[in-house]
Amino acid sequence: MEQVEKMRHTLSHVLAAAVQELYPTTTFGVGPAIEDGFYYDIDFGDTKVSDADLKKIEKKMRGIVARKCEMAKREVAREEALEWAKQNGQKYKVELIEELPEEETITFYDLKDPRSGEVLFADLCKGPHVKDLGEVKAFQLMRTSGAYWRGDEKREMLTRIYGVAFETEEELEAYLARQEEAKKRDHRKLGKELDLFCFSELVGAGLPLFTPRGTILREEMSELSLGLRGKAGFKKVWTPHITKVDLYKKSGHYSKFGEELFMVHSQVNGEEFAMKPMNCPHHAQIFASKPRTYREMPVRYMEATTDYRDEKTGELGGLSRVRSLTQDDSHVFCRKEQIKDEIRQLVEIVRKLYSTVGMDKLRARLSYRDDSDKYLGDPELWRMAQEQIKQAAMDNGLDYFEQEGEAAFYGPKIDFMAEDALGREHQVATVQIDFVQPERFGLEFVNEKGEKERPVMIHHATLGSIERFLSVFIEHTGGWFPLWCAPEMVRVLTVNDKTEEYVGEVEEVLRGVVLNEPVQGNELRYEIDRSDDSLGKKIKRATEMKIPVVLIIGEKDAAERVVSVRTREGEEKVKLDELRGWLERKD
RNA sequence: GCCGACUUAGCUCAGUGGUAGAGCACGCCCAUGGUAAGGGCGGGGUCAUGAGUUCAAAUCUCAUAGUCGGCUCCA
Repeated sequence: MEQVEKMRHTLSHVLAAAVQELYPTTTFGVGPAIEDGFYYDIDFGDTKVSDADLKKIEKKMRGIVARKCEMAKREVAREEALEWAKQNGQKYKVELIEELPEEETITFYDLKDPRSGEVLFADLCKGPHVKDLGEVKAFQLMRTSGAYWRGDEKREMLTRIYGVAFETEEELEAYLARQEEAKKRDHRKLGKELDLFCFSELVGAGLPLFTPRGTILREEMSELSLGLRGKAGFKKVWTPHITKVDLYKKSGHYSKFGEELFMVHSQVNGEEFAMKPMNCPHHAQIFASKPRTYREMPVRYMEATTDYRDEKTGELGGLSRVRSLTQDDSHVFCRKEQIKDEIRQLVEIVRKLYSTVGMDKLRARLSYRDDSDKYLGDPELWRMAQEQIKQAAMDNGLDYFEQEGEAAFYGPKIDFMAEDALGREHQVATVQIDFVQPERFGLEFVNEKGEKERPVMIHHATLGSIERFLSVFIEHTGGWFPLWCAPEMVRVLTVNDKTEEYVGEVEEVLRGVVLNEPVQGNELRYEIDRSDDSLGKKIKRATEMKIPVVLIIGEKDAAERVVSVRTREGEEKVKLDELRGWLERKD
């Protein structure tokens, strides 16, 4: 274990020691080191502990660190350990000790003051730790939160105290600066500032409303995704937003996700409908609508459509997790032998899209099943599908890692994780192999021998959910969108009202601009700010709105037949005759 | 859903039991102004909603809704 991890782990003991001193009646859960820091889960009983209390806990911790306490390891017999835990009312520790395998040596770590010999905190722990607190460097408590004991929502809710720790003050400062930067780029903040989307209490939590600007952004993304898939042979389909629940009973979704369905009740005949939470069963019904031959395989459908999921309220947040989510969803119905080529094609689409939006760093998570019973279908088919996914990952040179227990209930997945400008990874696109739904819906086609054959379904979403994608994209760009998808690509600022005729000529040029990449036939979206505010103020406003190209027109420009072009890179004069070409080349 | 915090003008936020504030934005007027805020005047709030305590509530209590940080979940 690395030194910094040991230090973080030791700090969780220091945290516990401080808490024990300040709140003597607490019960302790577990306190591990995590990325960037540490936490301890603590049961404070009826005492409420919140972020406001962190200061005094941290102060106490610093006091303990200053005493240069040592971390003394000792082996303890099982009975003795149990006795200690029971006597101290540490029920969580009792549970942990009881679950330790018989053969395991039980160790404790004592946080001990070397001068007085006083033990500040003794804890069941297998270590390792730093030798003494002289090795503890930069740390800070960050926040409190609730956390279920053992991650089980049916068990007690403990209070988790999070801290961060680094080997140098500089690293800690850098970490805090990164947090600040992330806060500035928060898509919820930018969504408001750039006038992209909003929420209304009257509409409801997790139901975003998109403004004209935000709608442009959504649709550019959707068009990009549809365009790429269209070129790859996907046909656009349309499906209704409500359906009889029978569809999901048959597909297998109902038993797993029934609770999260929004129900719609017919007042005419009492029939129960559900808002659709996903689209695969619908697409399967289109495939099943007529006899199919091997000659038309693979059949590829795509749709950008909104699904509705009744997520638990506490899980909602900005655009990252909503109750109305739009998927750029597609389904391939193909033969087993075609899986390989289809996946290759989908991987290309994913790569193309993410390089277009400036997120080239992609990792693939191969999401397999585990041995729990939450999966449907023949385990042998699962094994085959997982093998194919791994083969596809290798064949396509994906930077991949494997993870059990992450599969969908109907099949394994390749989940793509994109890295953003701050180095954070976000799950975005997905490719999933499904033998279950074709079986459950009895899908088939006639093969060369005139026999019925069962197709395989490949689920794919390139953006994933457009809302979640936008949350990632907004934070990745910090709101500085590339020209092609910027809601307002160009803003013209007038210096005064004496150049109206020339502004008209400039506008004529802007109207003629056609941007061809990456979305076909895009017209230039521009606004003209003729308000009688000062030029400085207009520039400030345009900059705050993160307009990629700002054209400034005053009497000097008119006289020279140029425009002053201001972008993030700097400012230049462009001749009116060359403006169209300049804009069409700009990305 | 669970734990904790929060909700005051369009936005960002002051305001700890005694008649609701600032900056920006908005409107009007003046200024025709050249690279991130020109000047003046003005309008705007059932202090999230509902109930309670109190002579008196933005302020204290409870409930509801919403937001945020986590936990759990994520087809």
